[in-house]
Amino acid sequence: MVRVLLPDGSARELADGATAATLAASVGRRLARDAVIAVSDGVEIDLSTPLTDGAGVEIVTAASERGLHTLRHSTAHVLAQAVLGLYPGATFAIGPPVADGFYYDFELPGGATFSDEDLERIAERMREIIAADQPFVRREIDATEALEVFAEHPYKREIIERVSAAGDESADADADLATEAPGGDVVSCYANGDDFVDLCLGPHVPSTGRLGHFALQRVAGAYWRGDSDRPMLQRIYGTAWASAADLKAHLHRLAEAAKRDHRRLARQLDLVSWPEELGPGLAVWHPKGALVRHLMEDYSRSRHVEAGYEFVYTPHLAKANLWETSGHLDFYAESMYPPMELDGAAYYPKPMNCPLHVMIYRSSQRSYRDLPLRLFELGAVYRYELSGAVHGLLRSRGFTQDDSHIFATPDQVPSELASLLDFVLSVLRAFGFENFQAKLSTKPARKAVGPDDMWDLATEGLRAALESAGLDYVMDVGGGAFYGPKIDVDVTDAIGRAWQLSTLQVDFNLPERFDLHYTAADGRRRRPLMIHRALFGSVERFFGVLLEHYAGAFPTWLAPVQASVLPVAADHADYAAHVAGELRVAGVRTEVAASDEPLGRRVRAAKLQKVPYVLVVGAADVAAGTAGVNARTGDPERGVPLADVRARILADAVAGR
RNA sequence: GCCCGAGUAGCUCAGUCGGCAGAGCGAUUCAUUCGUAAUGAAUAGGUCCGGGGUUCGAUUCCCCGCUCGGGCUCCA
Repeated sequence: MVRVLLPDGSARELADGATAATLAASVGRRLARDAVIAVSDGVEIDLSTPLTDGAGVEIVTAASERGLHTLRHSTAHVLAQAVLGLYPGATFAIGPPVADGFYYDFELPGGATFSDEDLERIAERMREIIAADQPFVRREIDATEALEVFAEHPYKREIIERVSAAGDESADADADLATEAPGGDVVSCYANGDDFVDLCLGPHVPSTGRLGHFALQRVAGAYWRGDSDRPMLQRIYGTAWASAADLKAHLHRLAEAAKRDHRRLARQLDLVSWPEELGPGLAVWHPKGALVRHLMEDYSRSRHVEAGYEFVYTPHLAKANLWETSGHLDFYAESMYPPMELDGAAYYPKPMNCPLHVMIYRSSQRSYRDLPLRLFELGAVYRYELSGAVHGLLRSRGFTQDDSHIFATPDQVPSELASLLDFVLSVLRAFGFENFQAKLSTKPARKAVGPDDMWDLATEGLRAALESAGLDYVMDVGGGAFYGPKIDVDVTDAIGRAWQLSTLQVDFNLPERFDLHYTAADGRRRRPLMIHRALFGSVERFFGVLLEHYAGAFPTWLAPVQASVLPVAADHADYAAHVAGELRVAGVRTEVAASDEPLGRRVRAAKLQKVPYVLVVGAADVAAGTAGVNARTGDPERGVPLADVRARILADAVAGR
């Protein structure tokens, strides 16, 4: 007899040898049908696993995240089975579930690659495997035997060797391998069909027949173990869902997200374009885009003034000497544009503003009374991004940082960090972002300067700031800049995507390299610390993120055109001009759409341009001094007095921020 | 930089198994004067990304390059 506890607190007794599947069946037919895996005392198990007496057991269906995860993981196995069956000599690496789907990495003989036609063929074979309803059979074998089983598969052998050498700690150290093997001398495998076995931690769905609502999406190159020094594998991405309806809904969401693409919206709304003549990652700003950008920058400036920043300007170029002293030529050279040689000196376009701000600090003697000194610049920087990384406004080779450098005494750093983080979040909220996720990045393993105790001190200061702000954060071990640890703030946009925007970095390196000091209260010379802080991150990128966040419908205070006045017929043109004039005097950005086209068409055009207020004026309005108001949200209204129209738009224009 | 894919009118995209280049939207002109998401007609608009090759003939096939998209790496 086996006794298990169910999530509702009840207990259930089953015959000896009962499996999770037995349990599901005893609870109900429907659960037995929908069950994917089970969780026993917190550990995921196959349905075929015998239950342990006294365990707390939960049956998992594909309705839960955990169940879907399993479904995707199992689908990845079927993908691998199909590929290995169709392409003799192919080998496989890892194939984990990821958000909304899964991937699997392969290597084809002779460095061959997959094409889109291959994907169709592979999907076809996958459907055959699924139709055959092959059971997933788990087997645990020792590492030596596993090396024989996977004799033809070097990447699998590498995984087995790594996990058996590293023991149980490997699961933490190699998160990407965690779905493959648990560590230790015994590894688990899952076989399905006669000829397919994969190294895998499991668990899996009971049989391939449980799968089916999947789509193979694309093929991409991916470096083995994410390392650009290792071979590039062929990665196939797919998505998988519990039902055909879920799959369809997901594909629909992807299509909707594509409609928000800032590159598409920028063209449709006449904001920004990327002339091929200029080169990759280089945009031109049209009048409406430039206006929105101007409004963003103006708002940023006014907030910075309030917060005690001082504004500076620095040139786009500086001599090699500066970048040698700063360490950029040692640690950052591959991202820098090549120098221009002039008068026997090499001038580099700046990839960062910091060394130039240091020059301002160093221009005079500093006292502790001057600190913290907060310098701010909208500084254009140029970075040589890899051509494959460039992406519209979100990743470009020339961009403008809203960059500030705070020079502070070591004592001031903790409180300065805390107030900086508050300031950053407050400004982000003003632009309509509500959800934040922070990341605390520590010392990089390879390229880093400065002693460990300084890194520890600075990292703790950042951690304290996060905790005092009450912000959720994750650790990114080794993700820091070469000169110090950092906090990056991600915002979540209207459709749930995360964007990295703000960054807060402690720097003990530049003050050292440039030999900065200040006179302390006791008259001694001390070394200040620097804090690097970008809020938008990049003005261009922030604009792109805002554009996608709002799907082009900027809040009224940022909308390039806030009101469009539409005379019903030519007779009302003078009145329309009068209304527009009144609004403009009041500070509302207003256009008039003349009556050559039918009214409905002009309304549609204004709506497509996401104008917040469409104002329709006809004979009744001329007589009464009113306008029809068709706001972006809500139903059209008639006969609103002009003074009310103006007041409403003005109120809306300040409400958002 | 690496892997896969794409580049045809201002935009979105058809098309040509190698033989005079197509649509819708947009633009322009004319007519229409209309009360809330597409009025009608006409006209203009193309180095089919660039360069080379194969061919009687290349937008189409081949090679090289450029740009863009999706990934990897990197990152604001």
